[in-house]
Amino acid sequence: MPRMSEAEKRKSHNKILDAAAQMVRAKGVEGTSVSDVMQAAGLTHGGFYRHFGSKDDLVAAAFRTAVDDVLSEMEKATSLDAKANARHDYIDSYLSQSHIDNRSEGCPLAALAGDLSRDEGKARQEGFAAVERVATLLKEEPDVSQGTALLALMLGTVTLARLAQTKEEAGSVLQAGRKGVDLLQKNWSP
Amino acid sequence: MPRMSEAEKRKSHNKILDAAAQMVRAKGVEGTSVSDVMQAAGLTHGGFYRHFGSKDDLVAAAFRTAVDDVLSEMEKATSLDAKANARHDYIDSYLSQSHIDNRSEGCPLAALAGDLSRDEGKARQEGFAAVERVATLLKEEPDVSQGTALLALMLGTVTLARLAQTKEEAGSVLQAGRKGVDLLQKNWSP
DNA sequence: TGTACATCAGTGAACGCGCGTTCACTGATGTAC
DNA sequence: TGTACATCAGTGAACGCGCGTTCACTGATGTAC
Repeated sequence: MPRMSEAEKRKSHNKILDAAAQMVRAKGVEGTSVSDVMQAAGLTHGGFYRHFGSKDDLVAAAFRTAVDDVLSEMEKATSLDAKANARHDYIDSYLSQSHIDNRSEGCPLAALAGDLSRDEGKARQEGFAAVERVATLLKEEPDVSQGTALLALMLGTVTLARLAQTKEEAGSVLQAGRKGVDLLQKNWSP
Repeated sequence: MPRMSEAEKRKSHNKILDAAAQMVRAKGVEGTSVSDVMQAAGLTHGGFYRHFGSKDDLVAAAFRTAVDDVLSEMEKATSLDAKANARHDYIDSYLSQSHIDNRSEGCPLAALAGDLSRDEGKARQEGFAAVERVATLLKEEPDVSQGTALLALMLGTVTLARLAQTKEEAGSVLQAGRKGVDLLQKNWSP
């Protein structure tokens, strides 16, 4: 059956990346095995090293893929108005019950920042690059620090809400975070 | 040489717990092996199951130990003034460079919330119990939601700062978080 | 355009390794008389 | 208080398992003439 064409290889590559981007957010870095990712991509584990040099490489690439996915909508906006709307929508969906439940499609930083901070290689670099990228999109003021604080509060809120045992508890964590976000937006002095 | 006395057993138990409480914060749940913990406690791995039923049990107990350690200072305060001072000190040390570097003695939620949120058992329960405990200590208003928002912002700030590649980057994340905390304290309306 | 050949994407068995857990064993501790 | 015995904390070898990675192999693809 092998060998596949270059176009087929690119398709496989993207399937692996997409599968990993989801799985790594759902199960964490150590909870995701190369075999599981390859199986989810419809391949067998042996072919993995035709695409990536190591699991670490995959994790870094998958993380970036996840960040791209999550930010693509917000980065489309060009006008000031469109940007403000995109920010608003992003924050709304970030602090939603469905974001708490749906890890595999959610913010990769909320899912993986803890894991990545223990990493020493590429994945951790990708992590901080994502922080700067999101903070820049989130800020209303010229200074990026408001965006950083907003992201920290939002990520912290989702992280705590995901520890809750019931929807009600998660909901009140989300509400507290939402109130904090509104405050940071209204009262930030540059 | 065996068997040890009951008093010796209790000593061993605490050594295991202390070693695990540190290691789990430094290396994460999956990065911490039963053997490593037992070795750090000055024992061999075989004796572990005389103390805990499983690694999961250890993680839950070690997390609680870590929470107790970190909150003991703050929970000593009884008067309103002492409580306000304790809160202030806690926030200061939470948003410090040394908290970023010193994972093994730092906030167990900042170190492990991501890991615990993927857990389904005792450890996750301990996690949310800790959230409520810290939020209650942190709040200035009667309503606990200010405490929750403060904790979310602080935990998020430390998490992001731990992704930074340089002290300078980490420092500006901490500064942004600090500014946000001040805002949440000044402007929270119950 | 057709032919001969090197390349390499994907397969599936195999590797060494570290993990959580179990077990037979030792001998001091705690207990029953 | 002294003696006989059951208990059990701690040891270290062993277990099965899943992991990341390697490898010989296959045969369609891409290339050189």
